[in-house]
Amino acid sequence: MQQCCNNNMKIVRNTKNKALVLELIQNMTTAISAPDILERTTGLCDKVTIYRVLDRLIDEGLIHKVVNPTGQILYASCQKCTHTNEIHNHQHVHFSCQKCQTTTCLFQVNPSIQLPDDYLLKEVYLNVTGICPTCNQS
Amino acid sequence: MQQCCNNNMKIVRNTKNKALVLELIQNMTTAISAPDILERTTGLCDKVTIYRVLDRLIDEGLIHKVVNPTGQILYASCQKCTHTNEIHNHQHVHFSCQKCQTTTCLFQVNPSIQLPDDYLLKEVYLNVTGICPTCNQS
DNA sequence: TTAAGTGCAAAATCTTTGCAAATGT
DNA sequence: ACATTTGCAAAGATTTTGCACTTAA
Repeated sequence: MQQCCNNNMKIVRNTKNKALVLELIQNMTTAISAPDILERTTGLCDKVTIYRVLDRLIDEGLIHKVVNPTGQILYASCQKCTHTNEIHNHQHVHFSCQKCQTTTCLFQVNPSIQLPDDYLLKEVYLNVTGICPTCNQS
Repeated sequence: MQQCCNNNMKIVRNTKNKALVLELIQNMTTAISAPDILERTTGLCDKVTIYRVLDRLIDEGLIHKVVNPTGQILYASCQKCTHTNEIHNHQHVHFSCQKCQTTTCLFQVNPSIQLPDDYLLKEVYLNVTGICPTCNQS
């Protein structure tokens, strides 16, 4: 279980629950919500622990948050996120399929945004809805 | 109180509460959350009514939902949204200021997104964070 | 007149907090 | 050893539902 960053001063510990949640997220092809993680780990791990583990995994740069167009908070693995000198880049496009209701990270799309001069741009969150390739062909 | 669309078969009624909430939203320069609307109308209108009024106002095309990068759901007026033959366009950029914590609609920015061929694109939700002009100059 | 809107109570859903016990290094 | 993590109970925050009463057209 390697990590790319630890923004706190805390010692990083690798526990059973952390491994459980991380493995689940890494094996997903789509982003997953906390309640869904809860459901898939029933009996193995407490609800509260899942929320705390998610926070730690984010802090350690192993996963990232995705907000879908309905405001739901999902979590996705950082396997393909670019890491450049301590800066973790999650600025890729998230695609939400209107048919199968899944949200996935699209790493190949990289839009450029031009704001008016008086705005200072920090981060871009781009979520696109539509029909995913799987649902599109059927 | 004019409307641009009514997707239900229901008769549209103009009530005190609807006018109250709509006026509040239209007088805002930034998007506002349901709990904030609640707070600003204390004693005038029940909590439940606000949620129901918001749904109706969306359905009638007078306001639209904005999801900010933290997943909070906000509401903004549709005054400047483009209406083209029954299609209501909310596809503008939303800007969230990291300093004053407000979210505003930026109608002048219009990015073009190119997805891989096998994706069918429906809607683009673009939220940018940074520092707004007001906070930037002080 | 009567469909639509409202208020209240209650429930549902999701997330956070506090604290004592357990665990990782 | 001791800081970190965990589970439980409880609370907090936001949103939804059911139902009887009220109101707009």
